Amino acid sequence: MTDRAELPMALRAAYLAMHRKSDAQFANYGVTADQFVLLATLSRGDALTQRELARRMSSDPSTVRAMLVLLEKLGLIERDMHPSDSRARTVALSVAGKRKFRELWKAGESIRTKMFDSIQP
Amino acid sequence: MTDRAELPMALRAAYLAMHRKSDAQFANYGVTADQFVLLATLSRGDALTQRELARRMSSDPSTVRAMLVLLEKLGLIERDMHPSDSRARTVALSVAGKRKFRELWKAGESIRTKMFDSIQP
DNA sequence: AACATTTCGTGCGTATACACACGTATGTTT
DNA sequence: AAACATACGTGTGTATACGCACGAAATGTT
Repeated sequence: MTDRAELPMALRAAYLAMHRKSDAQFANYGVTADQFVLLATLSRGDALTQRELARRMSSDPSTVRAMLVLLEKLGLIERDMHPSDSRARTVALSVAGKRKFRELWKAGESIRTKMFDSIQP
Repeated sequence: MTDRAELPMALRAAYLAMHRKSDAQFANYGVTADQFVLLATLSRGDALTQRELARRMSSDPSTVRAMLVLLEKLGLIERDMHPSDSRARTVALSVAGKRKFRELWKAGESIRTKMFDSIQP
């Protein structure tokens, strides 16, 4: 039986290692690991509000906003007015963003496979 | 069978949730979750070099340095010259740091217990 | 011993993570 | 309808996370 104190440290070690590996891999394509997460989240549901996007990413609205500003400059996402709520803005992948995401998805395949296989019996 | 793509997102969600909870808890004691990790690592091995400390924390030497500067201001750690390697510096908990860590350890007990129990059969 | 390689800490730039406060807009209660 | 609470995005400040480059020192090679 492992000590209870090891679980938090193991979770931390696992996440940081995955993040570093992913960041290095995606850097070859001009985006960060977290930007990949954002793009991946958008690719599954169109026209999300920033808040809903943040929620699905397990992230924070402030953080997501900063990321959206960068991704908008890169032309990968688009922000429009919400049809019924004038406080909110909707976010969606641009055409270039969809194309980029398909590329990124392939680039991340090896990492996902290795992670997944490493916990298979 | 869950999709391979869910594992990375689950790891991310788990880590960020833990980090947020820990940060909120430790904020009551004037430190961050990551500072707690650093102090905990120091409490298990004295006189570590900054690099070795970073390695054991699954962190980065640059990051650890910034944290050490802050923790030194708080009087929780001390940095001295390495006895044989004049490039390196050794880091250790101060007396106040040891006392603070005992307090923090208790404060984190509930989070560790909940996490641990949540994965028990 | 002279030189090359590696290692340690530092400094810098960029990207997250998140709390908090603010203004504006929605919704809710009276 | 008016007052109130709540929700959305924004802006700010602080703390990581990490790559990269630098000078200084240790180690390895010839």
